[in-house]
This record gives sequence, C-alpha cells and structure tokens, in this order.
Amino acid sequence: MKSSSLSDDGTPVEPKYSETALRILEAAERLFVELGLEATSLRLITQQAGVNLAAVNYHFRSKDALFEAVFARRFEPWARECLRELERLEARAAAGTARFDAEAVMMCYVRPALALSKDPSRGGALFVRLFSRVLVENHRVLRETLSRDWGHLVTRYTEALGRALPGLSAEEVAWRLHLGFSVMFHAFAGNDILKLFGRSAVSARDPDLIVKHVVPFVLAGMGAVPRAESSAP
Amino acid sequence: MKSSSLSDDGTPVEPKYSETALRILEAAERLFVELGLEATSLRLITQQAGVNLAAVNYHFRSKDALFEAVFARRFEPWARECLRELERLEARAAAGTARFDAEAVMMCYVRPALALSKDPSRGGALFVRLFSRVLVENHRVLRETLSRDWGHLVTRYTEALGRALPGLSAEEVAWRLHLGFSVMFHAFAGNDILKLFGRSAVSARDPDLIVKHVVPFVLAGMGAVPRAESSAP
DNA sequence: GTACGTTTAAAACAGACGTTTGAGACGCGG
DNA sequence: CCGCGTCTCAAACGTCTGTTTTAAACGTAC
Repeated sequence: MKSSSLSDDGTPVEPKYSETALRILEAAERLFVELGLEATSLRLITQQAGVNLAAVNYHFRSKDALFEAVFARRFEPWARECLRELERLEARAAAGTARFDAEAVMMCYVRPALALSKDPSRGGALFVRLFSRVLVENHRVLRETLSRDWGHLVTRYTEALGRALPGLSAEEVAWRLHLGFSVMFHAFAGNDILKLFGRSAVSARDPDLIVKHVVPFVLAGMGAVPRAESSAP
Repeated sequence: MKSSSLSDDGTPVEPKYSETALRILEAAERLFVELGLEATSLRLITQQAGVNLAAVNYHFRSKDALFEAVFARRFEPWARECLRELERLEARAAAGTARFDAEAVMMCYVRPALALSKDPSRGGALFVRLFSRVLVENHRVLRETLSRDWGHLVTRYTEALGRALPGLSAEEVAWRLHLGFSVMFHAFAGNDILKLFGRSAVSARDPDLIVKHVVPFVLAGMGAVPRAESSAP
C-alpha cells in the first residue's frame, strides 16, 4: 500500500483512475469481500467489470498490487478521519469544552466507522468486511505496510484510553482497548457467529442499530472494575 | 459434516482413522488454519504428512470432504460439551445449588472454550482459529450443516441468557448474546486487530489471561443498562 | 502358496490460474 | 497526412490445481 501523496494544503491527492481501472476496482472490491483473495480470479473480476483480462495487469501491476489498491483506496481516508477525531477531542478537552473519558475516546472510532458504514460511495459496510477478512486471514500483503504506515494510530488510541481511565495499569488499558475494538470492529463488519447457526435474532447490518447496542456494551466493559485476584499476592 | 453415530450409552463413537488418515487430518488442520482452505493444496498437505497424494482421495472422498472431516472431528465434542454445561447449570439451578445469572450462563461457554484452548490433543487454540476463519469466510461447506445440526445450541444459549436477564426484551437479549459471544470468540481465536498494526501490548495467546480479562469485560457489557432513547416515543 | 481386499505409489488427466505477448484501435498535436 | 502515446483485445505461456488411473506391495484367511 503506497500512501497517497499530499498536495500543498495537506489534503490527499487521490490517484486518478481511468474508467476501466475504476470498474476493475469496484468489481474486485465486491468479489474480494464475498470470495476472499485466493478464491477470486482475475477472469471473474474482469468479466463482471466488463473489461478485458489483460487490463488488470496493465492498470495495476499484478493481482497483489490490485488488492493493495482496493484496500488503500478505502482504508487511508478512514484512518485519517480517525486521527482527526482524536486530535479534535484533545483540542476540545484542552479548551475545557469536552470531557476526556472512555466514551469520548470510543466515539473517536465509532463516528468514522458509522460514517463509513453508511456511505456506499466510500465502500460502506463492504469495506469493513474486507478489512475483517484481511485481519483474520493475516495477509502478507498488508501486514508490513499497516504496521509501518498506521501503527501510530493504535499508539494514539492506547494513549488516549490510558488518559481516560487513569486508575488502570498499562496492561489493563491494552486489554480493554483490545476487547473494545474487537467487539466494535466485528460488529460493524457484521461478523455474526450466531447467524452461522441460523438462529440469530439480531439484524446486525443496520449501522445505527449496531451503534445503539454496541456503545453501552463496550462502555460498560471498558469501565468494568477488574476482578480481585483470588489468590495472587 | 456427518454427525458421528452414538453407541448404546450415548457416548460418541469416533470413526476410526488409519494412521495415514490421521496424519493427513493433522497436517490439514494446521495448514487450513495458517493458509485457509483455498490456499492449501493437497500436495502440500500430503507432503507435510509424509503420505502419498492419492491417499487423500482414497481415505476422504475429496478436498471438501477432508475439510468437513477436519472440522467435525474438533467441533462436535466441543459443541456437546457446551450442551452438557448448559444442562448441568439448569439442573443445579433447579436443585437450588447454583444461581442462574449471566455469569453462570457465560461460564457454560467459557469453560469448554478454555478447556479446548489448553488441550492440544483436541486441536487446542488452533481449532478455534480455524473456526474463526470458517465464520469470517462464510464457507458454503459448513453453513448448511452447522445450522441444521447445531442451531439448537444457539437457541439454548439464547433462552438461558433471557432467563438470566429477566428485565430485558428478546431483542436486547439477542444483542447481548451476539456481542458477548463475539468478543469471547474472537478473543479465544486470538484475532487481535491491534496486532495487525504491530502495536498490541496484549499477549492474547495465553488462555488463562484471556479468561481473566474477558470475563469481567463481557459480564459488565451484558449487565449494562440500556441507553435511554433520546427522542423516540 | 495362493487368492483376496486393503493400502500405497507414481504418473497422467483436464482445467483453471496469473501473467505476458504482439497486433491493432483510438485520440491528438504536428 | 503523419507519428506517438494510451489503451484494448484475443491468444498463448508455463505452472499449479483437484482428481483419476494404473500398477505394485501388503497382511490375512483358507
């Protein structure tokens, strides 16, 4: 994933894609989500995009590079939005116009995730599902670049939650962040374990409903009092 | 996934595998977890198992059938253990020797998951990761059989949690179960979003540590007071 | 010892895969 | 008119896939 270059005023310059390249990107995004990287063939992508097979290797260099392009197009604006949310919260807390608590930190993730889920023009919930696949499948393609280019994002969230929950050890904070993000992330991705068993009464695809139920759940979890050690010193 | 037949006393009769078949099962399990179903070739499996390529199609019918066998061998004993835990809780609650609360219901899932994670001879954490991949990749192979053969398990958990949280609507109970299972499941599977960014301070692979942190988190979330509707009638 | 079902072995099958090639179509400034 | 990038197209490349075939080795019962 190459980071997009920045123009003079700092706003990202999206690489211009020809119409053919765009059709490939969109078909690929949908198919990668539904079938996964390995199971999606270039022939299927080009067929659904209505373009020639060789166009993929012309516009993108390879199948792997196409996957990176599909991912970066959606991920980078989203990650930048998360960063902006954190910075805005810090500014408002410094100005005394906002409380710096766990809910405020959490909303710095929920708001961008909600906005993304509701905006099909940016990939919508489809991209969150793609991200989820990438995570569980642990793709070699993205491991390196994600930690190099966006590792600081996680560091920022960790620091923020630590500041919002001052009584906790660093280890405890890391766990709450881990568990909180886990449930929020998989909820937005629509990963419903129970649905696999055909018995989920939850319509886990409506973003507003997700927020309504997931926010109190995670907030309660993050604020939970740690269990007293039963026999440790 | 064919269910194993039962002997007279109700204990499952595990199909006898020849040594060759067993070596295939074990190599396949490891590779399916690491690489996924599509990316794992039969040649790689047989090479690592030290057996001939054709042995797969002889002992198992096809690659898909091998995958089902790998999955069923681990899943069915686990699911039966979950069922037993629920039945034991109901019996003890009826006898007045246990409280039927959210924690008790939750532990009916945590105990089997913990036992499985710590027992390499039953697949250990490896199988939970395989299960997680199956879930996110939404495999055609397992969708039908899981809901047909094990859907009632989810129904049982839903009823149990509803009984443990009597003040809540059915929808609310379904959401708490969904979110609670989601975080527990992905925690046991070691799905660490933050690790993908190279910044997780959490050593999410120690089952005892997982339980220590995930139980208070989920308990707090499940017991959370629902948010008051802000403007609804 | 010979016949039998079971298991292994090596080789070959047809098809799908990602990628490359080389020729031709298009728009555009000269 | 030409010349030159940009882009599309059909065809072919070599490799890998799941599966099948053929033959040989094995243990066991008669």
